Amino acid sequence: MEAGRQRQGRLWSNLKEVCDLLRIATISTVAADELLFQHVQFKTGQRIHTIGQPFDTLYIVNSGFLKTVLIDEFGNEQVLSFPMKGDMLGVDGIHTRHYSSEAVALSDCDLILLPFKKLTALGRVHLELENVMYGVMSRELVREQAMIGMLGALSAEARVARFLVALAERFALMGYSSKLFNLRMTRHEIGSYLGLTLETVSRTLSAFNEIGLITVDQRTIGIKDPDALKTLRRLPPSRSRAKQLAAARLKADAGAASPATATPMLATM
Amino acid sequence: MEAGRQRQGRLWSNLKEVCDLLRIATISTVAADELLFQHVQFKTGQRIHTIGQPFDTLYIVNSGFLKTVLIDEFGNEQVLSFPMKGDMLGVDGIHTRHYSSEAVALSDCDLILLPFKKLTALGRVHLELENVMYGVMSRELVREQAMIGMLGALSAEARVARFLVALAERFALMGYSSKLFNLRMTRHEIGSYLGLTLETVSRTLSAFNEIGLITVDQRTIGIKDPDALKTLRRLPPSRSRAKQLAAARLKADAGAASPATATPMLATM
DNA sequence: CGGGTCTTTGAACCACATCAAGGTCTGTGG
DNA sequence: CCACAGACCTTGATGTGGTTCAAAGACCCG
Repeated sequence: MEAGRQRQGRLWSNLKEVCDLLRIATISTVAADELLFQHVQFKTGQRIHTIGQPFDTLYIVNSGFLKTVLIDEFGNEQVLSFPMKGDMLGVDGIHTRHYSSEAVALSDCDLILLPFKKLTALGRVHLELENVMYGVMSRELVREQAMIGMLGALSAEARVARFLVALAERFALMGYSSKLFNLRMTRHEIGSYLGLTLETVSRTLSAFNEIGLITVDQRTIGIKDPDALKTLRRLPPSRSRAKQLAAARLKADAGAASPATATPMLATM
Repeated sequence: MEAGRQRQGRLWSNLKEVCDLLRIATISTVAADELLFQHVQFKTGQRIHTIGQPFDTLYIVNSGFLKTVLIDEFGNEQVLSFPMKGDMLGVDGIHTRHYSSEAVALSDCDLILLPFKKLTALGRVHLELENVMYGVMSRELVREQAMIGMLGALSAEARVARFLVALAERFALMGYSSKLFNLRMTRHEIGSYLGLTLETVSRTLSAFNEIGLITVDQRTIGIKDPDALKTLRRLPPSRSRAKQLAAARLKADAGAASPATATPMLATM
């Protein structure tokens, strides 16, 4: 079931397996096993990397659950993500060459090591690697943008609802049940992730339970009405600003830029 | 002053100029002007790209101010960022090959086009380009992480304070005054960006003004006490969880993973 | 079993949103 | 040049969603 082969008593994966794991299209057929990536195991509670630590490797989650956190000046954790199978870790370290977040295993984990030096060196030989990296980083960026939108605009209930839906979809992707699963994180961690307190998370779950949207038994969640959860929205839909928006657009697009050769896509919507 | 040269009545920039603009180290000395990137101008209010539009080019801001937004099902805008000189636009489109956000010019702008196809093709010739891209994308990711941390953990005052400080620092980087500058965005846009209402933004600015931290006159902001702004925090620093944190760490690191050849950095902090 | 961590639920509070009204600036056309 | 419209900003009054504080039940692991 698990990708990889034994060598020196360790698991290793080839490029194809890595790309499959990342759910990113592999364009080419690289001669399979001449380049292999090492696996490493971490136990629950262990830290994969810490803030400020010199960056030199990226990680891909092969199995297990983790959290990444920021830590403020008082030692308070801010959860940024809950990486699981197929997610990449450590990308935030590329820019400054120091990790800017901390990654902690929430369960026993199997990670694939991608030494960054090796990876860039490989770029010269296997050009499609470049696109794989762009794709993964872009995906992560989009995810974070959605997160910002959620934190900036949604009510507590909507956040919890979407969190559950997103989790369910991830579990489905991994081949697990999307109707019944166990949370690997505490209410406190969920709250931190969603910008809420643990009490609010707990109360919201209880409320969903009472309405019949889900069942809750400690960390076991049953999804009863995924559609209702998906469409749960912020309380006041904010009276329509559509009219003035449309007007502003027409006005703005009236005068137009006209580039020389290739006219850039000035969307008229 | 502005980078670039005329050709066909248009501005073009070479790779070195692009890297300088991005504030990313250029490793190598590429024969300068054999590869050039075209500039395009946009007027205030114009959209550079819209959500869902097919992705094919990245943009670098050479001058001017913009906003990027997400738009929800009711047409409400959620501001994601305020790109300015040296920032890259459109990275969110790489993953799905469709832009996932909308970019709008808040002032007249001069942007440099980076057709993505051309860029990846270039990667084969100019390998350092790869690292430039990784660096820029990683930087953007870190910025968004900080944003998530801010939205998840800080009070309204702290958010506004940090917003002003960040703006001041950006202006300083661009060679403008960091003590006195004009906001290019409305209170509504700031509020959306910070997850607040325009009224709260307005009130908070007024409050800072009264305390003497800043001066406010419509969109003209004077920074009086940058240090106070920088250290303004959320109201209850949340009673120290440092003790249990430390304990948990010791416990977690007790058992350790031991990879085969290269031992991965298991930080003991 | 017993201590620690996690979770639930209640009651009170308050930071921020909402609703509302008036003021300011800008561009436009008479 | 002035008047007017529309967008933006400020400030006050009021309401409430979510936090804070508190206490007790459930689970886990040695």
